[in-house]
Amino acid sequence: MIQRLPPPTQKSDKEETGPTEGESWTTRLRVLTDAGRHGEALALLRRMFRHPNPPPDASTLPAALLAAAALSLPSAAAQLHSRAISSGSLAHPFVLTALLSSYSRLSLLPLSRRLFADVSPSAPAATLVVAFNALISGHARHSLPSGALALFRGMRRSALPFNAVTLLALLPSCAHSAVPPLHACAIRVALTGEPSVANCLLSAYARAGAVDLARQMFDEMPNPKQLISWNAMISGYAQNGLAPRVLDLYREMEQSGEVEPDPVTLVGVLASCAHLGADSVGRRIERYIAQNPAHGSNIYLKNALINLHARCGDLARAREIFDMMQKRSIFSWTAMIAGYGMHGHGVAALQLFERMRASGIRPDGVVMVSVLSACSHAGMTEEGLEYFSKMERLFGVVPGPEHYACMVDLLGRAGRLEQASDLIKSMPVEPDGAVWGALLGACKIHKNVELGELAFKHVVKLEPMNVGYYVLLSNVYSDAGRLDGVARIRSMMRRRGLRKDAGCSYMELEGSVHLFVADDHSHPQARRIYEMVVKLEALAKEACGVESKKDELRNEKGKILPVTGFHSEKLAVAFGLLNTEAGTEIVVIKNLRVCEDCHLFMKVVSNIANRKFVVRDASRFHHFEGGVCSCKDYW
DNA sequence: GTCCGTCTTG
Repeated sequence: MIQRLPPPTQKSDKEETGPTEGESWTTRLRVLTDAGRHGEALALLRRMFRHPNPPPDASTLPAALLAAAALSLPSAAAQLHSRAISSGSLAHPFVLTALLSSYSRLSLLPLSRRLFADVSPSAPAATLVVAFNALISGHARHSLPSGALALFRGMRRSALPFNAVTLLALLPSCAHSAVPPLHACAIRVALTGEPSVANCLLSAYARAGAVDLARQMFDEMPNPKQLISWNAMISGYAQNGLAPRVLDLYREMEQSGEVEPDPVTLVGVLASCAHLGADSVGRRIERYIAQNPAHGSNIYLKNALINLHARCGDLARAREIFDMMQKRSIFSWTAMIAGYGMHGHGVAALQLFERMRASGIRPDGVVMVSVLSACSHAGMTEEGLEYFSKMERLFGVVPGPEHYACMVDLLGRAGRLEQASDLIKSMPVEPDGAVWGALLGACKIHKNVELGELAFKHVVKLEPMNVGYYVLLSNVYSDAGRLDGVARIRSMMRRRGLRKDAGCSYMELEGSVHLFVADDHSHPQARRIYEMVVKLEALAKEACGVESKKDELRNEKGKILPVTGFHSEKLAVAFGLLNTEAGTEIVVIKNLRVCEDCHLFMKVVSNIANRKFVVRDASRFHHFEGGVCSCKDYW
């Protein structure tokens, strides 16, 4: 039934009118709570209690309790509780479960438990099931997943039939290992056909990292699939860092023509575009959003777009979106600050951070990571140290391992290796792989074998399968001419079945992506590209007399190893020069960090060819122009 | 009329 309601107002108690002719108090109350007008609902309730004619009965209490919980008013809930006792309606299933649920929403879980304990085991099964569901959800809400599961087991011991509501309450917060058994339960009682349950299972598998099982559930869903199912699968891939699969699935969704993407879809896809540096897909989505007025003001989308442009090299566009926002969340500020940091604009990052604080937003741990890493990339060591010391004192953010990793990086880059390792020793929390990894990285820059070995010893214990650290130490050794060390790392990697990640770079040209892998000839223009690299290298050598490094590196059998191969970024830059007009900026995205040799190459070539190269590597952006890089060789 | 949720950004 559709009720005609006056628009929401901030009416005072006295102004709140009673029900109109032919409308009961209870109906009016429910209309108000359904519309989310909980304040008015409670005002009405107060009038009901003052003029109890007809007296409020059991049918009034559930809606009233809902309103009390929504307004975070424990006292109101307690009053309603005593009303229920005095009127003898506590045993009424709807009153009981509404009360259970209200207490748990009000963070008064012990009261819910006590109520639950008083429920008679001989109550009708339907009542018991709903009471169990309410208490299970209360535990799940308070991140007590094992308590929720224990209740579920109790439910089954009592031979009570669980239902979709039970599973929907359990799945979102349950432990990874609990997902398959709950799935089995769902199958046994034929609940997997229920779309909400299937979507929930899909998300639970994805959260547990079992994306292939999630995908299997997705594929088994009947067509046309719900938008929510597409979104769950897309976000599942995105949360697991599987950006290419996100883009594949998004394309499939578009081609199916079943559903239109909504902001939830687009946010997941944009995050993956940002991750990959897939500028053209991202920009296409941006145009799509611009055409949909309903999406235009969505703050999630705006934040995702800021992140996209910052990570694809267009800081100006990111800033434009940021400046035009009417409302900004901490996500907006963080994306923008991190953007400046990645591009080496430390001063701009800090200015923005101060503006954020002035606007009344309290810094959190994530924005502090962006601030510290911005200082690190810009070589603003003293500023970084100052913000780190202010973190806890002024902002109430307790430094975690991720902040220590930033500081070790900051000090390490600046050559203050001893101070960096002292900082690690002083850590009140256990250092993680990133902390030791940052020290190892600093040892690579400053060629410190001894400390590098120490850092490596710790980091392999914590992340034995992370290839990057083996490569780093191997490079430390080879820079120091310690070929025994290089050989040792290589055999260690071989024993553990680890292979060096292939370096790959890509650039977009007229909307299509061109991928380059080191020493790979599969690109249609490979011949021309390799010739171009050789030509450019010769020119570069001529221009600054630089020789490619380390010709003398040999393997265990004494055979000379070709060290300076055709790295992917050189191929990408050569391709860019061959296929774009003079003056066009060439943007390259790379998976690993740029090596010194390629960095030098690109500096020199930017001068020779009079071109601007923008290269995003695994740690930051490099803007090459006129023979210099924006990182000031500090990366 | 009570229990529940699946999808969102740094």
